This record gives sequence, C-alpha cells and structure tokens, in this order.
Amino acid sequence: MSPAATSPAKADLSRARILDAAAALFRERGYSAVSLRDIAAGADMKAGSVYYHFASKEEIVLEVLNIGIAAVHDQVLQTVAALPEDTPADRLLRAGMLAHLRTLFEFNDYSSANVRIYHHVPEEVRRANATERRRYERLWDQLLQRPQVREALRPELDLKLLRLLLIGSLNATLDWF
Amino acid sequence: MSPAATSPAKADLSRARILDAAAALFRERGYSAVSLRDIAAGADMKAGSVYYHFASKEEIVLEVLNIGIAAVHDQVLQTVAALPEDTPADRLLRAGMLAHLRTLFEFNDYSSANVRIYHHVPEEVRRANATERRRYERLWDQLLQRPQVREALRPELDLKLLRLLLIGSLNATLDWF
DNA sequence: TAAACTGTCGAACGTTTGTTAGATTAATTC
DNA sequence: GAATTAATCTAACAAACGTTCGACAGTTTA
Repeated sequence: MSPAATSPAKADLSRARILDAAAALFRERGYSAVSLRDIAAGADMKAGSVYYHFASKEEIVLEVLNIGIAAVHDQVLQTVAALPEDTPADRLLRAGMLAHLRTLFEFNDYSSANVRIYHHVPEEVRRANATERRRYERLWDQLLQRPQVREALRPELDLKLLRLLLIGSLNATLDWF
Repeated sequence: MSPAATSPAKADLSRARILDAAAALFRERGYSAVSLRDIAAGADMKAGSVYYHFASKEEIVLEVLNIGIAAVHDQVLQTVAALPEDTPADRLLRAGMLAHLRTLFEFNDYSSANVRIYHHVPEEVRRANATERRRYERLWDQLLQRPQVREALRPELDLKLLRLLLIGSLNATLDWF
C-alpha cells in the first residue's frame, strides 16, 4: 500500500480528536473555562502533545468556530440547492430553517459551540471567524432576495433585519434543552 | 443626622460598584475570562477588598444573575399590571415583550450578562439562580394562560414551548448589536 | 541495519488565578 | 480625645494556566 496514503492518517486522526474534544468542552463550559489539559485529556493525550498539531489555544478555537459555521452553511446550501429555483417562498424558507436546525442539533458540538462561545472568544479570533460568518449570512440574504420570497413579504420589510431575527431565533432554540 | 441612616451607605455603595463592574465585565468577556482583579479595578479598589463585601467570585456572579432576572421580571410585571385584566391578547403580549426588550437594552449589563453567561457559569451557581429564573417563567406562563390569549392562539399550541420561543427570540436580539 | 522522520511524553517556565490574613487608614462612638 | 468599628490595602499562598523544549519510542525511508 502506498505510504503517502496511509501515514498521514495518524496525525489527522489526532488532530480530529483534539478538535472534537475542544468543541464538546467549549460548548458546555465556555472558552476560558476549558484548559489545554482538559482538551488534551479529552483527546487521550498530554497537554504538550497538542502543540504538535496546533500553535495555540486560539488556533484551536478558531478552527472549531470555522468548522461550526461551515457545517451549517453546507447543509443549508445543499438543502436549498436540491429544490427548484422557483420553489414557493414558504417551502424554501422552511427547508433552509430546518437544515440549519438539524445541523445545530445533530452535528451538535461544533455548530452549537459557535453559537455559545462566539461572543466571549478573544477579539482576534472573532475577527478571523467573521469571514466564514459573513459567507453564511450572504447565503441567507440571497435566499431572502429571491423574487418569490420578496413577493411573499411586506415590501417595506428590512431583509437584513429579518435575516438576523431568523438566524437568531433558530439559534435560541439551543436553550430549549 | 441619625448615624444609622448615613453610615450604611459607604459599604452599600462599594458593593454596588463591585456588582456594576462585574456585570459589565461578565457581559462582554464571559465569566471565566474576568478575574477578581479585573472586577476590583472596575470598582476602584484592590482585589483583597472585594472579599469584605463578598465571600467568593461565585457569590458575585450569582447576585449579578439574580439581579438581571429580577429586573426583567419587575419591568414586565409592572407593565402588564398597569393594563386592564381583559386587555386584548395582542396588546398584552406586545407590552410584555417590549418591557422585556427595554430592560435588556436599558438596564443593560445585569440582564444581558445573564443571557450571555448563564450557560457557562458553575453548575452550583446555575442551580441557585434557577429559582429566580422560574419565577420569571411563571409570570409569562400566567400571561399566556389568560382567556383572551388562549382564544387568540391555536388551541393545540404548547404554551410552555411558545414561552420558550418567545423569550428565546427576545434574548436573541442581543446579537443584533 | 542505519538514518531520518513522526508523534507523544514529562518536566519545567513564568504568569495569573481565587483566596487569605495582618497591617493600616478612615469613620464612628463614647 | 481615646477607643472601637468599618473599610481598604499590601503581600503572600498554593494551584492552575498557556506554552516550550529536550528526550524518546515507533515507523518509514535508504
């Protein structure tokens, strides 16, 4: 078997274990309350070993945040892309919202960690995550601007504000459990 | 002037300064990221002095959380109590929601700190805050159970779930700014 | 088999954490 | 004005923090 195809697996697996542990811990305890020793223990290694895969705690949390948004983005995009362009507004929005919720509750830790810790992460990390965040907001803005959606809504409605209300409400359901 | 009427003021003022500083810091940075030295500095004193007024950091955050909910509770209660018992459902709910929002954005730090840090606070603190929290939830449950509100809603609607959605959405507006 | 590379460990670093305790100043009481 | 009390400060504590680094075993390459 080709060595280049098997050997990269080890490091990548450790990396993934670190991210998984970090996402789960951040989600339930917050960013500052989770130590690198906690993360390492969750990934079955010692604190020093983590630094073979990541340069800092901030680098870990940034990747967790990015993965969390990317997951929701991909799910929503994939869902609405499977529908015809002229799908009625209510069915289109319902599908998008459901995809968002499903990701939040099934691909649990990364996406919900993002919702919960975003505000309390170092400003530098927040800025670095903003690009991914804006990409997702753009997706919803495009959905809301489709003609059949605009026709279904009161014309004076602020679409950006509607998008904020929509995503905010979906994320707020995390508190239900 | 009676001595007992003036002298308690000093300690109470320091206590209030500590709580104000803590609420503001918790709100913007989270619970674990704020040190007692940060809080003390925000209250114009040194870390050791804080312990004259509070036994621990947890005692401070608990009081911040309790005040935060009590403020929203009192505002909403006061607002709806001023309305006639048979106020139409839409006006009643609108008034309650507006009171909630207004407190969140004007009596800013305590209430919004509560929304933001509740999930990441030590479990013991969360349990201690639950009493106050349930008191506020009960207030909304009572509003939603008034006859004119029940009539305005689909009868199969789960009122507890509606209350969760309602409060959750209102709190989510904090992300808008 | 020797050499090189991968991934993890153990121990230490300087800093910061929550908290305690004794000294010290400011205010009140007698 | 002396004695008490109230409130703050200074300095220290042990523990935990993020991070660094040299040693080391396991695997891959030559």
